Amino acid sequence: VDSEGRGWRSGALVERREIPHWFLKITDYAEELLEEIDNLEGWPEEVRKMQRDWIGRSEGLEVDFQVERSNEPLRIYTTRPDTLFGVTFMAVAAAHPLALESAKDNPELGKFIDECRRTGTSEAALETMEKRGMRIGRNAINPLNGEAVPIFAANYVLMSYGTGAIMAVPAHDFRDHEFARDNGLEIRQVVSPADGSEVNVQEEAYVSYDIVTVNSDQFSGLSFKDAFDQIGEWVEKRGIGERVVRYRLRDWGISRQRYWGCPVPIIHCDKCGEVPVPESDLPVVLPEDVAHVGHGSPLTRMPEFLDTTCPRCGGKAQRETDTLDTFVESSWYYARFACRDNDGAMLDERANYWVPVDQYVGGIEHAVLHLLYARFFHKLMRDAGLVDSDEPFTNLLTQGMVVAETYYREKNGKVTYYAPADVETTHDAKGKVTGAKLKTDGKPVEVGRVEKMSKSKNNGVDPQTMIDRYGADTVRLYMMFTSPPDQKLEWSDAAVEGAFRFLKRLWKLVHAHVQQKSPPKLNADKLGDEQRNLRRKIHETIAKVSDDVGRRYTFNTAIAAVMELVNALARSEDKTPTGRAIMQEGLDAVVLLLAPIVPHASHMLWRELGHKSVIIDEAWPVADDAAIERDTIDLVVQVNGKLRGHIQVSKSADRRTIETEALENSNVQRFVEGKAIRKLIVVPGKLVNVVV
RNA sequence: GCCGGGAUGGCGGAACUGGUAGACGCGCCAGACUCAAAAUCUGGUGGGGGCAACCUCGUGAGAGUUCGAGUCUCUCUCCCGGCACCA
Repeated sequence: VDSEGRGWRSGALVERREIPHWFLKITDYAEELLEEIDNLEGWPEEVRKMQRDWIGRSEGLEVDFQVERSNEPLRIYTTRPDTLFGVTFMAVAAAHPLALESAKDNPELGKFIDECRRTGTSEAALETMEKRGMRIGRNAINPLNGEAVPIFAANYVLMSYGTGAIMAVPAHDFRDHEFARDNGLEIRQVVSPADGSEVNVQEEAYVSYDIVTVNSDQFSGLSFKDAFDQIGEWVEKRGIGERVVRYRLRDWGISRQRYWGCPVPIIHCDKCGEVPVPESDLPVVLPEDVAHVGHGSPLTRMPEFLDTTCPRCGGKAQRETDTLDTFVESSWYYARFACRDNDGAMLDERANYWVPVDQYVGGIEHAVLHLLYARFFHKLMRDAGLVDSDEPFTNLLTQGMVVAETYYREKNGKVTYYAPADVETTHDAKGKVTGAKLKTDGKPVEVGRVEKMSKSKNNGVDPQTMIDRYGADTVRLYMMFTSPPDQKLEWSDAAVEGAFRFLKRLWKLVHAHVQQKSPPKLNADKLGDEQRNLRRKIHETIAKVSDDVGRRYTFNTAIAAVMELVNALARSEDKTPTGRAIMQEGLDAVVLLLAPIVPHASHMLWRELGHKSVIIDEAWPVADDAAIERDTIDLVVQVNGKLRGHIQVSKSADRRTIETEALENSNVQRFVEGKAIRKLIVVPGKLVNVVV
C-alpha cells in the first residue's frame, strides 16, 4: 500500500482486491513444526537446520512507546530488552500506518514511501539495498528513561515481521549502526562484555549475549537474562507491553493472481459477502479460451467466468479470480496418489494406510518451502481426521541437479550456445582440455562453465538418445555411478560409454564361465590361499554393497565395489572344480547386487548362470562372516606420522609382538636409527606410529 | 545481507569414527592383435628427484590443536542452493 492508499505488488500498481487475501494460518502450527524437527531422524541434518532457522523462534519483549501528537502508542518488538537504554531512534516500515498517516501533510515523506515501495519486497532485496530512511516529523518517548527520540520511516524494516516497527540501538545492532552513521545519529553504549574487556561501539556495533548492562539506571550491572527478566517485569507491571514468543515464519498467502492454478472456489456477493461454491458445483473449472495479454490474471477480464449468481441469495455475484499457489497441491499429492480414483472424498482409508511416505526424494531447493508446507498440510489433514500420522515423510533424500558443460561463440556481443553433442574437444598430452571446435564447421568454440541444464544454454541431454544407443540399464548404471545422489551430477557422454563397457565385460565373463562344465557344490573348508582370498573379496563386497545401498545411499561406491569384484574375478585363472565353484558364487553375487540398478541385464545373466528362478523374486545376498575372517592383518608403520613401511602380523598378535615387528622393518630402522624412541602408538587393526 | 552446502589428479569422484590421500570410472600415453582402422586385451598415469630401493612436496588460502589433519578449531577467498509471488 502506498502513501495514497493504492495497492502495489512487485513495483506494479494493482487493484486493491488483487492484493493477496487468502491465507493459511501456518503460524498456528509453528511450535509443533519446530518441535517435531527433532524427531525427523530420517532427514538430512542441513534441511532440519534450515527449517529451524526458517521458523525462527525468538523470545522477546513488546513495548509501547508513546508518540507525539498521537493517541496510539507505537508498539515495537525486541529480542534485546537489555539494550532499551541505548535507543537513539525508532524506525517503522514504509507501509506502517504511522508513516502513511504522517505522509498526509508531508509530501516529501509521501514521495519517499512511494520510492521504497518500488525496491521490491523480497527479503534478499531488502537486506542488500542501501539502508535509507526519512524522519516522519514526530518523536517517540522511551518509557524507561523518558527520552524523546526521532521516528524514521525506513526501507529496511519489514512490515510483515514483528509489529512493523523497531527500536534502534546503533551501539548493539549492525544495521542500526550503519543507519545511525549515515544519518549522524547518536551511538550510545549500554552493554559491555561480561569479561570486563573494552569495546569501541563508535567504530563497530558490539553484539553479544555474554554481557553486563551499563548506563541503564537501576537496570545497570545485570546479565542478559537478568536484564531481560527485570525489564520485562517492569514493563508488564505498568501495562505497556509483555514478554512474547515470536516466529520468523509468516502466514502462508495462498492467493495467486495467475491463470494457471486451481481456482479458489469462492463467490463474492454484495449482500452475503464471500460465499463458498456449493459442493455440487465443484470443481470450478478454468476457461480454456483465454487471451494471455497484459498484466495480471486474464480471468479478471472475462465476464463469462466472472459473472455468476450467489448460491445463498440468488442475486448477481462475481467469482473469485485468484488461483491457489501450486504449493497447496504439492502439499498433499503424495496422499492423494493412494486413492486417486475416489471422486467422493479428498482422501480415504487407503491414503491413511500408505502415509507417511517411507522414502521421499526431491531437490535440495525444496528444503524450506515445499517441505515445510507439506509438513504443515499433513498436520491440517490429521486434525481434520483424514490421516492418523503427524508427519508426511519418514525418510528424505535431497538429490542434486544434473549439470553439463556449455560451449558458445560470441559475435558482436551476441552469444550463441552449442550442444555438447555437436562439439569436439581438443586436449594436450595429459588429457587436459585445451579447446573445442564445432563438428559441423571444424572451427573453434569457447568452453564455458559447467551449468544446470537449460534450454538457454543449449546444454541439455535427452536421456532417450543414450537409451536408444546403449539401453536403459547402461544409462541407469552411469547415473548411479557418477556421483552420490545428494550431489550434482555432471553429465558426460564419454563416461556413459564406460558404463556400457563394464556391462559388456560382465556379460562376456558370465558367458565364458557357463560354457565350461557346471561347477560342483563349493566346499568352503578346503580352499587354497588364493581361493580363500577371492572368496573373501566376494563376501566383503556383499557386505559393503549392502551397507552402501541400505544405509548410506551411496550407490556410486556400491557400484565401484562391484566393479572391483568383477576385476578380481576376471583376473582369476583357477580352472579347478573348486575354482569354478568360487567363480559361480562370485558371479551370482555380482548379478544379485546389480539387479536393482541394471534389472534387465541381471535378469538375463541370472538365467544364464543356471538358475531356474526369476531374479526379481530372489532375496538380497547375505555375506558369510566366516569367509571374511582373516588369520593375519596388514598394519601400516609410521615414523613421526609419516608412512615408512608395512608389516603383516597374526590377528591374535599382542601389542609387544606388533611393536617388535614394526621396529624390525628395515625402512623403519633407517628413520629410527640413532634417535631416542619417545612414544609408540599402536592403533589396533590399523597402524603403528613410532615417535622419535 | 541472512540461512544451508561445497572446493581433493587432466575430468567425475573415493577416503564412513582423526590413522596408508587419490578406490572405481573417464580421459590420456605406450604395447598386443590388425594390411589399416574400430572394437578388444595388457601395462602406465598427482608434481619434483632417483638406475632402483626409495625420498620429497601435495586435498581452495593462511594460522592452530594432535604422535598423526582432506577430516577438528579459528580467519579468509571463491562457487552453488534458498530467502516466502519461479515452481
